Amino acid sequence: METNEVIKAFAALAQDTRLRIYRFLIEAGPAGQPVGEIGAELGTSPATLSFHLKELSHAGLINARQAGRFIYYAADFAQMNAVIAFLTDNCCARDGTCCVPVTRTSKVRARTLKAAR
Amino acid sequence: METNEVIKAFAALAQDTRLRIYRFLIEAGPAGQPVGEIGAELGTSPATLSFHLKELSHAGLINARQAGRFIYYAADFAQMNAVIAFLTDNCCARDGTCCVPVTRTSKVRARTLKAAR
DNA sequence: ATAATAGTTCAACTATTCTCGAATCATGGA
DNA sequence: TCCATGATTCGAGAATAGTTGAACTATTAT
Repeated sequence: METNEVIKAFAALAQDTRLRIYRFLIEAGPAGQPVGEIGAELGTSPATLSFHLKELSHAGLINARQAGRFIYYAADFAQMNAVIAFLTDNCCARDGTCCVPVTRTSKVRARTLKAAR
Repeated sequence: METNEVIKAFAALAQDTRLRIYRFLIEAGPAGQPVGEIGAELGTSPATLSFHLKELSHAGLINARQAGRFIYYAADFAQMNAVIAFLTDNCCARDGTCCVPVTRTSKVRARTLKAAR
């Protein structure tokens, strides 16, 4: 992943309204939510909402899908994980110390096991 | 973790110079690096460097430790993982789909195994 | 004490970001 | 076709962020 892409992603998430949109869509899952629903949840004006959706979209963090009059936005989970990987890559490369804590690890494991069932 | 704290963290990472500082410190491990070394690595002016270190520090992503004339900055790995957890928490809560991909999972596993040896 | 080295703070300027009302585009129903 | 609804674009204003030179503080060496 390119540095520029990562910066765009972080910039997109470094804003209250957008972070709330993103978390809402993370919760919503791959099916996503239409713009109207997101606006109802956050209480922002349509113009502002559209602006932020474009930002998130441009950062690759969410994707749009048209369905009739509605446009559904959904989180791009692959992109989220790519951003996380960019941070943790080369972690402690010099002294070989591991910096992923137990809590995170066990969480991922629990999810993996659950998904495998 | 508070939303405001997360926003500060993302804002801190959404900037080329700071992202480079942070990745350099992630690589450097818990021992950290003195300001001069960071400056030599990045080629930024002292004032600019100081400004960005303060930002990262204020976001809780790095910590300072004085040693004689030198000030060593080191990444705060707990904070990094808290930020990541904030993103992935409640992931797909509505439909139960797992969104952590195989690549990330296996990476964490490999590290855990390595650390356990 | 004096000088040198390591970092920080300050002030000023430029550039970017956020927000909102009004206008516009696009889709579906009467 | 005409209208209502869902969403985006545009323009302008206020606020915030990034960079730099110069001055400043703190620690060590001579």
